[in-house]
Amino acid sequence: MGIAERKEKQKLEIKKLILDASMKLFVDEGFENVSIRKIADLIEYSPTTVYLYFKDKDEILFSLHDIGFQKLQEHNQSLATIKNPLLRLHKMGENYLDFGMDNPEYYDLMFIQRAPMNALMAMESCEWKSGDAAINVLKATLAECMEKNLIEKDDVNAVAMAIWGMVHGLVSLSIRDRLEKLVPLDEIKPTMIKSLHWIINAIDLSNRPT
Amino acid sequence: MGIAERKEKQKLEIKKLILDASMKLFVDEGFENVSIRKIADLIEYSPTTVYLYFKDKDEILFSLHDIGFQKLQEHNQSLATIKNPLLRLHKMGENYLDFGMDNPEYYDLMFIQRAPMNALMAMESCEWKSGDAAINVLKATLAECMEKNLIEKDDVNAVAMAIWGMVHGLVSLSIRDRLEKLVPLDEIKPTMIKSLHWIINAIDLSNRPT
DNA sequence: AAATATACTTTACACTGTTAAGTTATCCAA
DNA sequence: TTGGATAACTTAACAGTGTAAAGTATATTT
Repeated sequence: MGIAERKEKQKLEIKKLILDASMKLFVDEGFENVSIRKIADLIEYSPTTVYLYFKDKDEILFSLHDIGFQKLQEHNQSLATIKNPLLRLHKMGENYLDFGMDNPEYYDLMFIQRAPMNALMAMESCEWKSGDAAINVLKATLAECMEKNLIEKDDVNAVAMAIWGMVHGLVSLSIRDRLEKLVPLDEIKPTMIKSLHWIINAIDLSNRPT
Repeated sequence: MGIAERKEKQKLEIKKLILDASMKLFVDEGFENVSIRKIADLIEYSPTTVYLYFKDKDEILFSLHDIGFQKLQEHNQSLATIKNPLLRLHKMGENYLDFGMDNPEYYDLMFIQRAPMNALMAMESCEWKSGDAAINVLKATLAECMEKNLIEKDDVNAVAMAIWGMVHGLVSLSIRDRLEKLVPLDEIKPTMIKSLHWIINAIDLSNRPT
């Protein structure tokens, strides 16, 4: 079985080659300029060879989206050490903003573009595991905050959506050039941090007069 | 001058014809299926005729984006009658969610797609007037809330971004098929309303024990 | 050594946005 | 009324896209 294994490994290597080339094009030339032909050019194969490793372009973008989630998770490793769940929530929000602003291409694939979701729909199991795992971390943190009476008890789903919605809203508006038109460039990130701070402050029960 | 005027009017009529056809295609067949050729087919002109009325495809999408803002504004007319600014803020949020969920194609053009902003960048004045006007209504309402001590005084810009971010986040996640994967379809809208309710509640000072 | 399977390429199709050149119809002055 | 200019529109074409079918080597197995 050693030989079949080696072949499998080679296959994965070429897959990685394709993904790396795609991401490079994405970052260097923007989404609309990523084409199968350019990817093929970059890895020095013919365009159709790409189709021996990925069903279609959407599947490539789905793989990249998954890699994005891995990177976000790595980015969040440090959170585990924070004991106070509300503080952890705050830091999680800051991390999310950082990640999105520092990796707009990954973020786009993870949360904005349709292509990865189309690929997902074409798969046997249509579950969005990456997204589900990410949101569950947020929900768990919120539940812990409520348990410890750090924030008011409420529907965790609704609160999670509110908070995720807010940070996603900020990042996606920025990535798609909406904030740039309304806020000076150097104030965008600080204002985001301020917005997050504001909302954390608003829900922090310890902040209220007793 | 009557003749030149009539010509101008005709020109506007064909422009409207193009925009209507584009929007119809957009709604019926989805964004990726709107092509100049299909638009031309629908209005029974040759593809290149479209270019006599619009510089390029981006400019068509920009015009549609502007129409979307008009529709949002109309949708918000009713708000003027609400005296209490916090109540008005709440209703404004609900209106926003409604508008986005009921008109996903317009919403996409207004706040998600790159094309309209690219067209904007290509224009002499690069100001995003539509977006600016919309956000200013939100800011004014927040300022009024703070004046009347209905919510805590703070940086209006940051608070406005937080609230806009939240509702935009929810709508855009839904439009781009992220919520559909995590929340049962029939619970999406109610949960959004709940999220909005939650945040309004969290900032409402009258809700706090004195 | 012959047969088969693997890896890859060539060619082709049906699209896309957009430009340049060509055509027809309209209008206006002589 | 006729001739020339102008406006409105179309045809043809370019360079690109995703992708499928068929062809061609190379490597592996019998």
